[in-house]
Amino acid sequence: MTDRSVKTMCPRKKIDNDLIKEQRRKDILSVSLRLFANRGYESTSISQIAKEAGISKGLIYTYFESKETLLKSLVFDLNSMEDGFLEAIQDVDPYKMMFNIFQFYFDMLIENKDKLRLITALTFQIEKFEFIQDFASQKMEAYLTLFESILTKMGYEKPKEEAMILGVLFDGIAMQFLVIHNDYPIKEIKAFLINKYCNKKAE
Amino acid sequence: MTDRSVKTMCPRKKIDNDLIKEQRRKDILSVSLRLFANRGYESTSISQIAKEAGISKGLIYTYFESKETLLKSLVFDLNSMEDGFLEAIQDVDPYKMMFNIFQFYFDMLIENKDKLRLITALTFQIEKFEFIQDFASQKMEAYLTLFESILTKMGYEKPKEEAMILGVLFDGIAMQFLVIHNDYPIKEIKAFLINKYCNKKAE
Amino acid sequence: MTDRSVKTMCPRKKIDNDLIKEQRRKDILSVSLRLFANRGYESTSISQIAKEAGISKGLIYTYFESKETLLKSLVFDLNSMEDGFLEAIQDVDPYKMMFNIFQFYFDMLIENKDKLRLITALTFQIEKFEFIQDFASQKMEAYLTLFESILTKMGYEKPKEEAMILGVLFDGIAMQFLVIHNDYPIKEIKAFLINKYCNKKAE
Amino acid sequence: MTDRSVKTMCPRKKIDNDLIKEQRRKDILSVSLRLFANRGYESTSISQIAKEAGISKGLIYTYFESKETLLKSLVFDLNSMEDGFLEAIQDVDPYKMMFNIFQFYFDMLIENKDKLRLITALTFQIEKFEFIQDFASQKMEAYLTLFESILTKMGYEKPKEEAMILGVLFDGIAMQFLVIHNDYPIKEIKAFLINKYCNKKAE
DNA sequence: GATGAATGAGATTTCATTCAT
DNA sequence: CATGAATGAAATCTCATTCAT
Repeated sequence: MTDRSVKTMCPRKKIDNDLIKEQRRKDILSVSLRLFANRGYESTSISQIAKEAGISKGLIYTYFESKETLLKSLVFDLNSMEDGFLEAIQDVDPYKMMFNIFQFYFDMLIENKDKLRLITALTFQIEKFEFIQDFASQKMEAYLTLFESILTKMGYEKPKEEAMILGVLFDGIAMQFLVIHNDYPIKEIKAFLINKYCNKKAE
Repeated sequence: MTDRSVKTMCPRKKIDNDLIKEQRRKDILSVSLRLFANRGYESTSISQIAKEAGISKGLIYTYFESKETLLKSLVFDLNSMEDGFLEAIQDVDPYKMMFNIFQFYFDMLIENKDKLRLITALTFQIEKFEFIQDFASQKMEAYLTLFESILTKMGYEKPKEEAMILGVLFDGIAMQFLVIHNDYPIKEIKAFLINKYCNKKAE
Repeated sequence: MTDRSVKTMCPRKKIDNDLIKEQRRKDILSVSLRLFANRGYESTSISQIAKEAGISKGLIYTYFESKETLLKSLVFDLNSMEDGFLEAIQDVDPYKMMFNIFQFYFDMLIENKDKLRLITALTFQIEKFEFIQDFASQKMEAYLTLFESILTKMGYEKPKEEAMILGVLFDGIAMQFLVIHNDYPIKEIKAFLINKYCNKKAE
Repeated sequence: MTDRSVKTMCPRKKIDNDLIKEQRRKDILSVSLRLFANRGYESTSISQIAKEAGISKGLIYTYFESKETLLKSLVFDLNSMEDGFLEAIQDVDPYKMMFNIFQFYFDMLIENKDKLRLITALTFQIEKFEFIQDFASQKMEAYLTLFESILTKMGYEKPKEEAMILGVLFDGIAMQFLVIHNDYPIKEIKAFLINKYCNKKAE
C-alpha cells in the first residue's frame, strides 16, 4: 500500500477520480431529470441527454445499464425527498405536528418540482410502468394512517374520512403546482390551509 | 353488400357511406383513446391502433392527417364531457347548485376515465404539448369564478380562497381516481363532500 | 366474395402480390445466405443485406422478426437439402444403395455449398448457437444407423466401425470442399470412393 | 514490492519485468483463445477478455496492436502445435512411420482442441480471413506429399488417391471431434485406423 | 506501466408516413 | 376506397480504440 502511494505520487488522484465519476453520474441524472420531467420519458432521447450533458452517447452507458435503469435510478433516488420526514414532524401537540407536516410538504414540493412531475407523469402510464403504482400506493397508505392518528387526537368526528380529504388536498395541490408553475399561488394556499387545520380554536 | 360494387347509383348509399365513415372515425378515436390513455401516447403505435380497430394502417391516414392530429382530435372532442354543464347545475339555491356541481363532476369523472387520464398525462409533458396547458388553464379559470360566486352566496368568509381549495379538491380526487381505479372509494368521498359543502346547517 | 372481385377488377392482383411477397422473401434469404456463408453471421450487417438485396433496412423486418430469426429460417429451411433422400437411395442391392447414397450426397454437396458452409461455421460457435448442435447430432445418428445396416449386408467384418469411418469421410470431404472450392478434386474423390465401396469384388 | 518504487537499480528487476510481461502476454493469449474458440471471434469483446484475464482493457493494447493482431498471434503461434513433427515420425519402416503420424496427430488433436476449433471456424469465413486460407492450403499440400511417399513405399496401387483419402479422414475426424467433444469415440477410431493402415498383413 | 473513462462509428430495431396497386 | 409493402429517419445500445492521469 505504502509503495503504491509512491508510484502514483499523490493519493488524492484516486479520490479525485471517484469524485469526478460521482459528479458525472449526478450530472447525467440531473440532466435526465430535467428533460424527462419536461418532455416526458419517451420523448427524451439518450442523444438529447448526452448533448445537454456535454458528453457522448456511449458514456451514459458507462454509468447506467439502459435508459430504463436511468429512469429507475431517478425514481428510487427520490426517497431522499422524504429523508428525515418522520423526525422533523414529531411533536406532542397534534396541531404543531400538523403544522410541521404542512411545512415539510410544501418545502418538499418546491424543492423537488422536477422529480415529482416525472413520477406523477409516469404514474399515469399504468400499463407501462407498474413499478411506480406499487411505489405510490405504499406512500399513500402510510400518509393516510399518519393523518388519521393526528386528526383523531385533534378530536375530529370522522378522522378517517377527513384523512382521505387531506390526502386529496395534498395530491391536488401537488398536481396544480407541478403543472402551473410560477403563477401558482402556493403561499396563499399554504397559509389558508395552516390556518384551517393547525388552529385549535378553528375546530 | 352487392350494391357496394356499383358506384353512386342510389343516394342512400351516400348516406350509408357517410354513416360508415363516421362510425369508423369514432372507432379509431375510441381505440386510440383506450391505448393512449393506458400505455401513453408515445408508447402506442399507429400499427397497434390499426390492428385493434381491425383496419389497415393506411386507412387511419384518410381520417386523420397524422398521429398528432389524431391526438388533438381526442383532446378537443372532449368538450363533450362538459356539454350541458351550465344548464344542468343552475338553481337559485347555492347549496342545491353546489350539489348539482358535485353530482355532475363525479358522474363525468366516472364516465370519462380514459379521456381524463390521457389529458392529465399529457399536461405533464409541458414542453411537448403546450396546447394542453392553455386549454387546462382556461377551464380552471372558469371553474374558480363559478365556485367563488356560489361560495359568496353561501356566505363563506373567504370565498376566493375557499374556491381555490375546492378546485384543489376536485383535481386531487380526479388524480387519485384516475390512477387507483377500482379500489378507489369515490362514493364515500362524494358523500362526505356533499355533506360538508351542500348542507346549510353545516356552515 | 363475387362483388369483391368486381371491385378489385382482377383476382390475379392478389395472387401476384403474394407471389411478389414470396419472391422478396426468397431474395432476402438468398442474399443473406450468400453473405452469412462467406463473411460469417456476425460480420454481416442487416445494412449490407439490404444494400445487396436493393431494399431498405426496414423492409427486412417486415419479412423477418430479427436477424436471428432470419438466420434460423435459413438453417431450418435447409431440410429441403435432403428432401427425397430415403426414397432416392432405396434398392435391394446394398452396393447399388451405397452407390445411390454417394450419388445423392455429392450432388447435394455441390448444390448446397453456401447453406452447408453456413451451418458448419455456426456449428463451431458451440456456446452461442446450441440449436445447431442438436440439429447436427440427430442427422449424424440417422446416417450412422443407415450406413451400418448397409455395410452389414455387404458382409463387412466390423460394420459399426466402418460406418463411423464412412461418416468421417463424408464430413471430411464436406469440410475440404466447402473451404477449398473450385480447385477441389471432388470428382476424383467421388470416383475413387465409389470404386472402393460399391464394388462387390473389391471386398 | 518496495524496490518497485525505485527505477532501474538492479538488473534482476529487468528480467523479472520481462518475465512478468511474457507471462501476461501468454495469459491474454490463452484467455482469448478460450473465448474466441467457444463463442466466436466477433462475439468476444476485448472487455470480456480483459475481465477474464484480470487486467484492464487498455493493457491489452500494450501487448497487441488491435483485436485482429491478437487473433493473428493466436493463429500463427500455433505452429507450435506441430513442433518436432517431422523428427518425431521418422522411421525407415513406412508402417511404423504411419503409426507415428497417427500417434502424433491424435495427441495433437486432443491437446489443441481450442486452437484447432478457432482456426477451423475462421477458415469458413473465407471472405473475411483470407490469411487463414493460404495458411491451411500450405499445410495440406505438405501432408499430402508426405502421405503419398509413405503409401508408395507401402506398395499401395493408387498412392495419390489414397493420400487424399487419408487427408479427408484426418480432417473429418478433426471436425467431428472438435464439435462433438466429450462423447466422441476418438480412441476407437484411432485404434481402428491404426489397425487398418499400419499393419503390413492387412494389405 | 496500468487504468478505465471517454469517444464515435456502426449495429439492430422501430415506426410514422407514403404510395402503388 | 382500402391495403400493407416500402421507406428513411431516428432510437437504443455495443464496442474497438484512445488517452489523460
